[in-house]
Amino acid sequence: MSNNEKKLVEQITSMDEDFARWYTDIVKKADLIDYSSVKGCMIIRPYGYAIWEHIQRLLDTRFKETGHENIYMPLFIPESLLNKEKEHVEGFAPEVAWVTMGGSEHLTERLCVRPTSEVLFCEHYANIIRSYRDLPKLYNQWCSVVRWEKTTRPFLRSREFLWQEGHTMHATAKEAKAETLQMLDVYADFFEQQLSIPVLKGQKTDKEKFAGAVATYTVEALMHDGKALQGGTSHYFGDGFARAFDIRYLDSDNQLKYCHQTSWGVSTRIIGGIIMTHGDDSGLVLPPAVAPIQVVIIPVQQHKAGVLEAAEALRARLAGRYRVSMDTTDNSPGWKFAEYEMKGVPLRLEIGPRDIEADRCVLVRRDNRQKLTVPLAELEAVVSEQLEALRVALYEKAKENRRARTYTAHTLDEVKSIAAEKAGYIKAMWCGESACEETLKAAADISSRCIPFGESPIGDSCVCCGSPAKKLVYWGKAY
RNA sequence: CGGGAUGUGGCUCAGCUUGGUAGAGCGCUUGGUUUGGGACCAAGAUGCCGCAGGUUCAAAUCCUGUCAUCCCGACCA
Repeated sequence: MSNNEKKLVEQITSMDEDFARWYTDIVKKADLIDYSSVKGCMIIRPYGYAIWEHIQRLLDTRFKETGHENIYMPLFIPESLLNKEKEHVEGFAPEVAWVTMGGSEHLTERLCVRPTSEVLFCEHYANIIRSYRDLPKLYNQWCSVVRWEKTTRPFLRSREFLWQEGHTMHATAKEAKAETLQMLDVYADFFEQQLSIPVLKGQKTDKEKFAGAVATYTVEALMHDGKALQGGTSHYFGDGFARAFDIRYLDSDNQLKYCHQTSWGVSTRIIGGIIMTHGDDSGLVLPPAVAPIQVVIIPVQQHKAGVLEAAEALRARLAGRYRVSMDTTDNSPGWKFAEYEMKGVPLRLEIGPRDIEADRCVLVRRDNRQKLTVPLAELEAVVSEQLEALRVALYEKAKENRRARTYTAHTLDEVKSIAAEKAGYIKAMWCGESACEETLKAAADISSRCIPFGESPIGDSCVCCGSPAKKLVYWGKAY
């Protein structure tokens, strides 16, 4: 096989040629996942799981800082419990998995494998909340949930997925609403500052909101190919579940009152979001905050005297502050460069005889492949500065992609022609009626993604029916 | 759930039309030479041909079913 042929075999599909294939190539070739023998249930391999562990650690810290405690709820929900809140069960029933047997015995009541844990939390909260002194209850759970999806894709839509679900109970609606928005801000800040993914913060329409919620808020991200990804959601429930589950507390005025509730979650799907926001034709590009390896050191001509020692000295200097890895295998330097680029390692340090001679090393950034010659005396400072520069550059690049892919429409025809030709967000005014959402869906195959906070209207009549418009909506195709 | 494609050593695939002892390249192992963008030489190891039935003297190959993966729709986080 010639060199050219070999390259064709080993390279991943070009992202602009076939984004879907590029994505599946990456999740496999960067060793993030493997498939299992059950449809939609993937093996998250160590490198992929390490990314999730960093996401967990960073978010969990933020949850603790805002007063939340972790808890663990059971995997199973009895059918009668799931059925207690009507809208909720109607939303989830089509995709729940059921346990009907225990050993060889048929169960008298079948058990649902949790698709989400609202009802479990409600049952528990009803038992432990008595007085206003018991409130608020601020619980979070890290677990996996099961939704029996028909179409599956690694990270983006799997039948079992890992997530966190926060469930909180409050004395007043005002307090619960504030919690809902606080957690939305936590997500938005995490996405923007640590994952370098710009998000739109806003509200979902009734059609798109969570089953059983009064209001659903979202952080929405736009992927490289112009499709939207719901990154995280935060729901305000009012007292709907509290009424269904009889969760009441005796207030300081000696009146029995219903609690007000929230829930909020992000899942392993955001790993898919990281891949599709930052990745390129050489593979994954990871934001430093969640990269399992932040700096990889590649010794060049490592058999020559002093090279490994010099590389080890670099590693030792950085090891306390960064997640550093050194590759001393016999693979060629070129192979190693390509390998760590596939894995998205933010910074690569090369050191060989020429560098040692001159008291320097070479630093290469994953995002732009820029090579910098770094005097050894400045190592820590340059690494720190370049990691930060990369974090910011990833954010700016993603933001520019979103800017370039955000279109404005004032008529239904404009919506149709934009949707037919471009992939991205379409900003258009909306009257608030579901019928118009349905019309846009049928006419342009787009759905409402988000009613953004703090953006000015771009017109005063609904793009669809022409009635007075209440909301500016971002529309688009979504994962 | 509909439409299309695909399951053959770790990976990418050939072989199937026309049934007759399972192949290639890469990777892997061992030894040596190499090393600044996917190195080279030599010698080796690795397969119930997705799974279950059926047809046949004989099945990777033909038939039926089933499971899984990919792509495109409908549905959903």
